[in-house]
Amino acid sequence: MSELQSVAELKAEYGVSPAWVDVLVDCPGSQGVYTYQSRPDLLVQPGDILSVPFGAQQVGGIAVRVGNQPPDLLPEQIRSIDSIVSAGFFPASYWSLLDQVARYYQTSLMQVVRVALPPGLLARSQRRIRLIKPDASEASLNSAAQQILKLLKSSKTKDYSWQFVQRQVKGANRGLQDLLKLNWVESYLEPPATIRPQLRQAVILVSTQGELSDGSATQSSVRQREILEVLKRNGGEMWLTDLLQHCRTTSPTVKRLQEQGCVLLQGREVLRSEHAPDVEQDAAKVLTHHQAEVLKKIHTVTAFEKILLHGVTGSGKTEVYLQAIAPMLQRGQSALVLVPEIGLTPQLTDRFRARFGDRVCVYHSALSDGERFDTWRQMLTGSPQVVIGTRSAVFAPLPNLGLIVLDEEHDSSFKQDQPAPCYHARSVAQWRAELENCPLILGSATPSLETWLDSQSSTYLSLPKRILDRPLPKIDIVDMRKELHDRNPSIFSRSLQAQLKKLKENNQKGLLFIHRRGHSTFVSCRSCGYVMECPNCDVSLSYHHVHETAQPILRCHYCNYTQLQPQRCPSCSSSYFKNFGSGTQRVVQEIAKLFPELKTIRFDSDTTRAKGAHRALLSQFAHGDADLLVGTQMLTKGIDLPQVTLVGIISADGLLNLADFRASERAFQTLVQVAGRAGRGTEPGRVILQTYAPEHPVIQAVQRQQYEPFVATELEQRAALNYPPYGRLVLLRLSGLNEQTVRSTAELLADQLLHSEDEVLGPAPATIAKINQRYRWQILLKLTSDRIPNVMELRSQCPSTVSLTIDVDPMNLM
DNA sequence: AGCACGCCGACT
DNA sequence: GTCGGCGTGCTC
Repeated sequence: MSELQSVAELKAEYGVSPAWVDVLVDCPGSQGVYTYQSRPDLLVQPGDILSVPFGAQQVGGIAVRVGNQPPDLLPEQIRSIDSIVSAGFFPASYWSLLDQVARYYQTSLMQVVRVALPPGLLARSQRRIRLIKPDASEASLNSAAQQILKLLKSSKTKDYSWQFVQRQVKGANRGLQDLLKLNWVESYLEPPATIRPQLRQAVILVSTQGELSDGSATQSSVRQREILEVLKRNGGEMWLTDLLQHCRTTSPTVKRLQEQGCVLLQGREVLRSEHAPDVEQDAAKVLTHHQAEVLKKIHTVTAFEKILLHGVTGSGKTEVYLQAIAPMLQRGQSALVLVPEIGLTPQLTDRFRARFGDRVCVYHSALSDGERFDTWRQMLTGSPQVVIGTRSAVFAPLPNLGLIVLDEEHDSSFKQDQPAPCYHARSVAQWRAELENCPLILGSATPSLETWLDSQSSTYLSLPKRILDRPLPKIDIVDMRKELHDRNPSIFSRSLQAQLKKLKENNQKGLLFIHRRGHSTFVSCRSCGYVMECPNCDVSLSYHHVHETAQPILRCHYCNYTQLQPQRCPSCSSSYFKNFGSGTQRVVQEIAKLFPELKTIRFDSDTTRAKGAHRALLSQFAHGDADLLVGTQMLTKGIDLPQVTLVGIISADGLLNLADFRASERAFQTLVQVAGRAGRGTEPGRVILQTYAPEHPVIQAVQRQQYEPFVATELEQRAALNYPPYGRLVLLRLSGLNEQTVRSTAELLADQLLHSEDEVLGPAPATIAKINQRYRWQILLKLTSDRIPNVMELRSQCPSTVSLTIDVDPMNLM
């Protein structure tokens, strides 16, 4: 932002440090910029993160402007800055990036700032209540007060956040008033706890001869001499914890040594980073002819340029990234590598670590706050490094960025659709690359239509062959109607069964892919047809088998409502009340029945939820403990196992028939990606694709593994209907507790929009009309020009009980 | 988000 | 007539 001035400039202008600071305050309502008074002892610079008083609380904010013009406010209205939380980042180009994201996706700058910064950096104070009369009797109190008291007494710390109490106790406010009057509890504001670097005590050997402060030598004990000896053997410097463990002693002993002047205890900042398994160092691999060509071209690019790297599955894109980045680090520049989901790609991060060691850091939302904070600070240091991360890592504050890689560019998880800003990391990466003037590589075996159409204006690089000239797997289409007709009622076709039988004999491994969405795991009554539905959402509950022996549970995938599965149908009391369809669990059970000799691992969101479970399951599979991996979408990403020769797609049909204009594109991408897991080693791969619609154009295209003809026909259809990547879309999502209000608001907004030249589809209830008690309506805008209408203005017409989310370029139309 | 101010229903 | 519900608006 051009209006930002450096302190040096301001000082030159005014001769003193600036007196007033405009602060972008983190308040949920308006995007507020408020003027504060600087303090003489603080040197506030634009971009600094501040802590300021706001109403009754302390909130985080960002200094956007500093100056000496007195604001148009009464002096007594102006409050003073509390402190600088973090100073000295946000280079001008970074601000421009955040600003651009906010404008394009029609959200407030603050919301963009919140996704860009690690959580906690913009902390706010929290209202908490604490019990101060522990023996207080609950009698003679109203029910709310009784409940609060009981709640506080039950906790160890006798202390809860007010927000939590309000959720637990109805009418909590009333109860609190009484308790406060009695002086039995106190209410206090906890100031935001800024995340601090972690300190670890180091013990440094100073002298083996103890000396008291008066200069006289001391008689060191045997124990003390032992400790000093250990310290000496370890190079005179150890972590306190290690030393204590080694010598089986306690910290007072070491403290005494410090008093005697033998050692020095020193707190040192350590980085809390994910404990990466030690990986063996590896060197650059020999490239194929195609890889070498591609890399040669990439090396010539030094300024902004968008490069599409279109490489078939198993063509060695990762090796190209690695060798493109290596010289960058040599030159002192950093690189940013964006991947769809980090947990799914342990193999990719391992390969980067093997090549670049500790210059690689991983940044994603599953890190703890402390880890994220540390990684973030590590980036700001500017030392050349490689950051691998998910979509929010596109905001990684790396100075001197030399390259951005977006791998599996077609993947829809690069688009955020839940809280605003609904940004697409691919778009943001492009803006960032332009601002930093560095190349951007988009890699995929199945590029999105957006990127494909756009590739005419960018550099197109192709890896048409697998490495070592390995063939792409042969894909067999099996018509499941014919199987049924031939009296095979199994979910496995005869040819898949034949392949599974051979697996063990040949000492090979297989993957079974299940598309699980919506109806595949619901529970219904075979007698009356009653379906178990979520009481909060408009979806059926999914069936989960926790243990073989335990009673199954039913869970809502949207609001996480959970209940035990009833033994009998709640509607007609029939006992024929069973789960339906073929989830991963069902397939695993079937395999156990038909092929007891095959060991299977279930690989889905249930079994991979725990931290590191993904990596553990994969390595268990890779190291021979299992023959078959049964899973969902996750199988399509980042699995590169040479022993896998067989891929079975249980049913492709669920993918083909989704009510979304992108259904065909997604189905093609998913199927080609799953198929691509087969035959990556020396043995050729084989894919069995089961379907009830073998003549479907997507199935045909997948079988031939021809990307371009498929894309050409798909693009024609999109053009005919003016859908993306030709016409652009903006989706307005409305939701609220009252169905009528949501509906009438949607109608009101749609009416307003009819005056614009853009096509208005809807308003209509969303595909899932209710989630978590909130009714959902939506309006889809098909833009006739590149100009995005300013939908932000509509917000003012939206009652506060209805929330409105603006999704520019939506990917998920549900 | 939190807190103050302000307008309607069930009590002394 | 008042106490107290929570709906609406503001926070430099």
